[in-house]
Amino acid sequence: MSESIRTSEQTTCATRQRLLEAAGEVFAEQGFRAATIRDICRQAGANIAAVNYHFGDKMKMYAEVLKYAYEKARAKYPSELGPQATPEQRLQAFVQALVYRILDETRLAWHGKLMFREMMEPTEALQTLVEEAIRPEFERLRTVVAELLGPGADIESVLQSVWSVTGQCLFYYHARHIIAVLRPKGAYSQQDMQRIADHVVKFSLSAIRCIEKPKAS
Amino acid sequence: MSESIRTSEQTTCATRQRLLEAAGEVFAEQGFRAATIRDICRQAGANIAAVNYHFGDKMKMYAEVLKYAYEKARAKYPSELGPQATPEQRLQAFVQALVYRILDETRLAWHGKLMFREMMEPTEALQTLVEEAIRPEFERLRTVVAELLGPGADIESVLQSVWSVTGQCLFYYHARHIIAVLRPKGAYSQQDMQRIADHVVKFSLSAIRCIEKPKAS
Amino acid sequence: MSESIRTSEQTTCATRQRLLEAAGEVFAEQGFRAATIRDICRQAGANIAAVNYHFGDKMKMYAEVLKYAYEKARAKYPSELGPQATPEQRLQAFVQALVYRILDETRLAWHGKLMFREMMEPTEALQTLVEEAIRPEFERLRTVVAELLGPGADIESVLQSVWSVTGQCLFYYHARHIIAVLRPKGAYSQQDMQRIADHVVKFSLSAIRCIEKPKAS
Amino acid sequence: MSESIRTSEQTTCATRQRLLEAAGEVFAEQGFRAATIRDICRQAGANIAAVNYHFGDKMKMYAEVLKYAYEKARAKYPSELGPQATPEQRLQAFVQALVYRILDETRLAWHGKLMFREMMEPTEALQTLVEEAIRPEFERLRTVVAELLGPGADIESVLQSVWSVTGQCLFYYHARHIIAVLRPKGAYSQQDMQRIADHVVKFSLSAIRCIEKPKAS
DNA sequence: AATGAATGAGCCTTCATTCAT
DNA sequence: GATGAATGAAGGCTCATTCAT
Repeated sequence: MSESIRTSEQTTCATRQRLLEAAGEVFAEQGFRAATIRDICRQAGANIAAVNYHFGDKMKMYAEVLKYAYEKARAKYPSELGPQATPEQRLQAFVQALVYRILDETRLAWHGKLMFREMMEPTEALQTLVEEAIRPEFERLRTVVAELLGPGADIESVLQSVWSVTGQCLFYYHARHIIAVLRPKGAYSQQDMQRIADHVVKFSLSAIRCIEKPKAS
Repeated sequence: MSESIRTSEQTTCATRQRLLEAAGEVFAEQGFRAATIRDICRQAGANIAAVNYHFGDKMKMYAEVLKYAYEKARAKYPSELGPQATPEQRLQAFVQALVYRILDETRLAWHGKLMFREMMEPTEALQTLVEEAIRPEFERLRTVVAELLGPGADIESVLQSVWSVTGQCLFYYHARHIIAVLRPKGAYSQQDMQRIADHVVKFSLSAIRCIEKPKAS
Repeated sequence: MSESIRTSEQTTCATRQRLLEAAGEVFAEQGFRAATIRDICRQAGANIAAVNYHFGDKMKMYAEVLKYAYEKARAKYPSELGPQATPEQRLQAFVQALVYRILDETRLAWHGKLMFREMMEPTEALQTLVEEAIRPEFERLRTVVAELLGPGADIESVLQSVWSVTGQCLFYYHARHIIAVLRPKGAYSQQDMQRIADHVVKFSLSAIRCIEKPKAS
Repeated sequence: MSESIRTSEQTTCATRQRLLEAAGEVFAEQGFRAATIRDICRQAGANIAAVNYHFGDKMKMYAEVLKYAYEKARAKYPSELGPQATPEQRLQAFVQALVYRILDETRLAWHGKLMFREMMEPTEALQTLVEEAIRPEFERLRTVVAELLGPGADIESVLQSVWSVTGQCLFYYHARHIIAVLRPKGAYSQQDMQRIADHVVKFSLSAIRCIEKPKAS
């Protein structure tokens, strides 16, 4: 009888929300396939059938979670600056947001991880995720890099630099277990994250400026 | 009744060998959990019970496969330049080898894929893998970067640049699905790979030199 | 491709055989959908997973059961006479076999019922059942009726008489519950079945002869 | 909390009525078990809980639907000829009405289908259905056949001929799927139906007359 | 009179594992 | 050295039903 899930009066559909959060954590940790509906429901304090009721099936729930994750991540670490900001400032904002999203190991910060998981082992939901969440950010970064490289840069060069910037950031996520073995240390502090972001920005800006000069001269 | 399970030391046995190869491919493609014993056995032309007979259980087989993969991979890809080569040349060699290994899908045998997988979702086998296979390469790259940065660079700075170089390369593997959606194109040609490697080298060298200067001055 | 699933040609295997029998009874009684694998396995003294092992899935098992039912039914009540028999004798044999298959309420005689169920509420298996089991019998009856009607009968007339003969037989199955209410009586005895078969034969022969005459004259 | 469940006596209520109609169609098409409450409610434009609210549960709703169907069907199809008609004419009328009812798919509303279903897989409601709807027709046909066979015919013979006539008609419904596979053709035209009815009448009359003669002599 | 939310039982299926030969 | 047969645990999903409003 202590199982009673809803004791307080909540007008919004609390269960759905709890499912979304629980599923986010579990999916982020285990991946789509390994995660079980039972586990998610238990963690959300909901009945197994709740998933079917609220989302239809596991896959549709996953898609919703992914969308939700994107919105949450965007809200938590906004990466967009006004158009009057310099390209350097906008690059800094972008990298910083990306690094923070990746390295924040707070239990509530499953958002970034879920998205990177989807990137590594895509499901049918990838297409949507890319078009709605990733492509806009990608285009934004591309614009910034294009401005930094100057008008002489061709499309391919811009793209390669975009990958270089992004790759430096994602590495800290993808190689986290390797890094942990090669250079054991605790969790990333706020300072660590800032230092990493600063390095990536400096490294990238230096490279871009050096690359750009020979072309300009 | 108890012990007739083979260990990797023992005499090669046709079925066991076929299982090892088949398991390698399947594990690399699907991951430990998603891979099924039935699938592996079918592909190896063996009976379902063979896995249990030869390895004990699925997990033990995975461990053997990983060890086997490591031994195989160790034999390939020496890619080391003599110490008389310049740091720039050695960086070029390193990056090129890594990029080629990653992008050449016909050449990235299951050994490579499996090891990347283990990096993302490690089992107990990771520790060994890192120490025996990855650390040597890491130290080599660190030496190169340290030389490039000059004696003034502190350990952390060197490390960060090492990550930056590696991150740029690995990105093309980890983000392959995203890239495929963002910029659809066919397989990488020899030229593509060379261009990518050249870009990473140029980008990194430019960055390192620009970073180094302010420190030197 | 190397399915370990048995096909109907392979060696009998005790559990498989028990499953076939149990499934036959249960499917005949409850229909494909309502029948549960658990029930069938319990009745067969087998594990739930046995269905998957021996047949693949519920539907494939059903198809096998249907095929098995047909063979059994044919063996139990053979309806075929040698070609030297008169058409009248062959009609008698056909009707008698059909009536017996339908009305035999022995617990072991689920064969006929299962097939009639499939006729009423067809699954994907119907097509095969018709082509392999029903059409041959149909053609046989059609030949007999054609001979009885004489060479003057057109195709449609033959067909209609075929339906008339068959309809009279099947009625005792399809309307069994109605009959039981309209004229309550116990199970059909051997004598009852014989009387019914005789009536259908006499009724049909009379009709066919009377129909034929006006055409001949 | 207990009693506000409606019974069929009570005031008509829009939702309830729509549920009744929707349930009729779905039950007729899919059968009791395969039909889902969700499906019915969707088709009726009602909430899922409406079934429980209006009828108590699925089974009780089915009973109500059956009763409703019977009342509807009773109103239709009087098809009785005056007593001054000859037995042949009355047989013709009976067969024709039955065949038309069965084969005209646009006219065999769900009422008919549902009742045929109930005949095949009866619930407790069958008894009533037979007594109130079927027995009168049965008695009418029995009288006709008795008259045709003449006073010498014993009860059992009359009965068997009644079944023979009815069986020929119902066959076109029960075996419709088989027929569709054995002799693929489109829907039955007006002409087809008439031809079938005529055949059944001629076949049956011929049989009855031939059977009767030997007895009379 | 009616409904959105939630539930629990049960179904088919899959899988790694074990047993007897 | 190897295999066919069999098993139990678990997973995703569906459904009729009930609760609170």
